Amino acid sequence: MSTRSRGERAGLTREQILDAALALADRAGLKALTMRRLGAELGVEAMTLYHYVPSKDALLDGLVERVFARALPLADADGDGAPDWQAMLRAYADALRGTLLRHPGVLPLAAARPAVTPATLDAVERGLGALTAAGFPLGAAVDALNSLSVFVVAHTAAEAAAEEGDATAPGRADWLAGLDAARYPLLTEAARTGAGADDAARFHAATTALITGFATTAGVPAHSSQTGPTTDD
Amino acid sequence: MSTRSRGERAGLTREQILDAALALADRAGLKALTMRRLGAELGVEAMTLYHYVPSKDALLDGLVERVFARALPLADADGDGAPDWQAMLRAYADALRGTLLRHPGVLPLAAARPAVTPATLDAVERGLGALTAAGFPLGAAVDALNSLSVFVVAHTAAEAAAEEGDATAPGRADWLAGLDAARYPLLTEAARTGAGADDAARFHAATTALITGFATTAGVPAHSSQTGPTTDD
DNA sequence: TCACGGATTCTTACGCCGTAAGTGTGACGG
DNA sequence: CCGTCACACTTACGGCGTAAGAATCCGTGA
Repeated sequence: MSTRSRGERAGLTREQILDAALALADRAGLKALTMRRLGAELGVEAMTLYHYVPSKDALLDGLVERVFARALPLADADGDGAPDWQAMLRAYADALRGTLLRHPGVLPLAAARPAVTPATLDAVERGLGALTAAGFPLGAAVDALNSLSVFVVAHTAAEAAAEEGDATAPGRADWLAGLDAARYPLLTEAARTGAGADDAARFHAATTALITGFATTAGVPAHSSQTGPTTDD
Repeated sequence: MSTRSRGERAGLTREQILDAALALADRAGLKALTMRRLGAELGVEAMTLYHYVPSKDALLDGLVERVFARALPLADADGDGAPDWQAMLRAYADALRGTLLRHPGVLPLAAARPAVTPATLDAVERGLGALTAAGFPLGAAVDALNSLSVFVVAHTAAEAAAEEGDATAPGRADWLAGLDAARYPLLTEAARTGAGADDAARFHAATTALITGFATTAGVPAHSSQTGPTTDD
């Protein structure tokens, strides 16, 4: 909104633009994130943004990468060795969910756009190291990491999507509780008794099931008993 | 494209419109699904569609409901009693994945729009019945069904999204295999050795892990040994 | 000192979108 | 036979992403 004469610099950065886009999407929703409006927020015309971003799609990709980049460093802040692969996966899942919830605007994007950046590659490499050290075959480790990531994003997105609107909207608890109890006895009972269920607890239970399932199907003990690193590297 | 004079009926139906929209989205992608183009495919102006659909968002919701409606009836075609809750969940997961893969156009929508229709409610009620009969607490059964649905959609969406474009695009196998092997030893090895990995096998492994995890965390035996229905109902 | 060239920004414009509002036309019940 | 109503069309508005080009500022070498 600052008054600048033509040609005067606004001092923009790709980082600033992504920050503003993230804030706008979180505040007003994805549909409100338009190039014109984003430019207006930065005191600049829409076309100016194209000097920092090749297209709007690229900008959206940048948003997803940004959110993942904020989530990943936390995932392995617990230690250096491979103390407990399950705890590592759990920490990763919790960190990713927390970051996604803080940026509900990009949640629909994250579900459809895989983010590939050096930061995510580093994190995947570390995760593979921990899982293979615990006895996972490499292929199973890749599948486990991929499945967990996908699951966390999707579960969190569903959680956030259910949050908007009042509880009487179709599909929400109060609406389900008002269904025909003769036709849907279990559904209505669940909606009534579980109305106050904690989203975090649901998420925890679901990720625990998935992580536990990894251990069982890969034939790996629940805890890696060897505390030290393996002999090579 | 048929020549009709003004006011002459085209004989449209909401069903026809949804069918055409689904076909168009699958053929040309979601971005190509516009009201004008959809109308053109049906030999009608765009505004005419608004006599059958209140808005484009409602049309998209209809597409998701349609896809889920096609997937669900298959889920319980195996029997009447509750022979094996794990087999039931597996059949549901496989049926849903198959239907979603047949309609890649709506996959991004399914990830963001929960479909609530009588058909889905019936399916959920049946699923809850099977799980509680197998020993699941009601709350755990709800979480399990919800988690599985969300996971199947997300995993399939990721699978389909990775399919488009050549294998050398960022994030794809060939691209990963070309990374710095010194920095990403496990990642590059996985990309090279697992290049021919089967998507269906990955999906099967992941859903098996999740379903197995449900059994473990809910304290339910892997197979419900009682073949007959319970005494009530 | 000053011209110059690249970086940055603005202006204009095009074709597309979803859809509000109003107009015409055919089919059908009285 | 005629109203009436469902169906289809026309027109129009505001907004979108972005291509093309003009204007301005600033660092640099002559």
